[in-house]
Amino acid sequence: MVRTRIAPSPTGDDLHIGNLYTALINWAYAKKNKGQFIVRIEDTDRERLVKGSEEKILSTLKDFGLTPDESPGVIGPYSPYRQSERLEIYKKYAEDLVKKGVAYYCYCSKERLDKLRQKLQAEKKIPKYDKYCLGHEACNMKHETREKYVIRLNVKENINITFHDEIHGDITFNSNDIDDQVLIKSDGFPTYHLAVVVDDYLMKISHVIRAEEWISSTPKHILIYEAMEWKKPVFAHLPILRNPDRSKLSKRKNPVWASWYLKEGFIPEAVLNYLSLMGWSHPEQKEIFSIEEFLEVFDLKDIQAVGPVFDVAKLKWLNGEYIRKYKIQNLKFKIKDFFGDKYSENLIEKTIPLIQERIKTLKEYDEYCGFFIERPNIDVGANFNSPEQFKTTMQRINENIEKIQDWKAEKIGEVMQNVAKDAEMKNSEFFMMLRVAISGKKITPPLNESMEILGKQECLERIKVLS
RNA sequence: GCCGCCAUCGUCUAGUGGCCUAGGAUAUCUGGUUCUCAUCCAGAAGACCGCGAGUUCAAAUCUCGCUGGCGGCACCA
Repeated sequence: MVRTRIAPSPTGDDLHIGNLYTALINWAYAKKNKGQFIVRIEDTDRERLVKGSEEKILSTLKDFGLTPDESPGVIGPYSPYRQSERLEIYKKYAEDLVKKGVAYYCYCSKERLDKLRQKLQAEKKIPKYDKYCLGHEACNMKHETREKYVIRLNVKENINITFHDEIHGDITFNSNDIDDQVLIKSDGFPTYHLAVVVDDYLMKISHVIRAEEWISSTPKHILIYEAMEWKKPVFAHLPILRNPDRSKLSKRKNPVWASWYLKEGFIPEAVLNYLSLMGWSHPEQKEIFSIEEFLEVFDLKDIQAVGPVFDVAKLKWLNGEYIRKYKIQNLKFKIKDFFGDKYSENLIEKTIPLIQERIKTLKEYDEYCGFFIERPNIDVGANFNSPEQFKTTMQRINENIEKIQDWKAEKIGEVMQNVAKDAEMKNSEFFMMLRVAISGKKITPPLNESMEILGKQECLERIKVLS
């Protein structure tokens, strides 16, 4: 049985786009293999905890359609799915480790640790704990009377730890480079390293698919698995999404919160489609495909280990492709949902044929169609060289619009063409004046159709004030 | 500094020893369609396959070294 998971920590405003990527792959791998996808909240860092973060992460995940089979708030066979509610479990396993001699109590103060680290760094040695409390009788004898202590992993010297990674192949570390990692902090909370192993084991996670930044802590986890005599999961470390300068994708250089993309009018399916193209490509080189198709052809082993740059320009193109593909009714509801009550369903439906191939994000609908519901303020002088010519043109237009009985785009176009001809103006010049008069903008949907939708009366009023 | 991962057009990638004088997509530029902007169509430019050795009749593809980029090195995850 395939069981995958993401384990976000609620220390940010929202789900990070990199986590969304990890979630997508985990979700896809589980679904592809008829398994389960689990969300576990790793809230063991009490200091960095952000209020509301967990709810936001869960709701964003839902917005993208990556619904977990088990998660906080959903009763599952391995609840609770929030680590802060599982403290007793970790403690018990940590103490087991101590009994087995794989871990030990440590009473060292922060000051001593800091000093030690500084000293080792000055000597250009690896900054790691010196096992002062291991076998130090003064420490061990008094354990029951001590209040503050941590439990550390006892890493043996100079052994090679090798594990297989589905994406990277075999990776080997030497234990000399691994610190005696803290397992239980002095506040009684476990560290990530202990909690992740215990929970993945208890929750029967079969595949640990996470970001590449975890590679160097994997040997620590391997050590715990081996000490516990637990079966290890399959590991796969996904490439890290990059900023254009190739550093790890960060909020200083890129929008990283997944919901930001939604707010900007990107469509969840398009974002997921784009994300699936990070480090992976469709066997037939397709760029656009449904999530169902992705599930069919996707395989973990085909993911490349190279860190790809997250390119918003290409995402935008893909999003535009999705928008163009929609049936009018579907797109109507997307736009309606996006803007709430701002635009009527009726107006949206009428304008979609005009803008469907022009907008690349839902948000851009506003730029094209705002003038339908709001009269423009026009600075004639700023837009045209000759305000006099503009004014006389408006007068001509006004007279001719009055005469139109059959208010249809085709008819409007016909009449306006004639006006342009009579005024001896170039079409481009004439229509630009009309365009600005009607919309206040130089870039708009097709004019005749827009005028039809706007209605004769409204058009007349907009022209009149300028003539 | 130490450890690890990675290395093909600006970007995402195809390529697993001969089909490669390296293919696609995007971005860019040019032209066509057009009342604007898009769409669409046609075309251009863009990668000495990071560098250097080696293996081989043959290497983008295998091996080694170098360089570079990235990640990790906390009582954070």
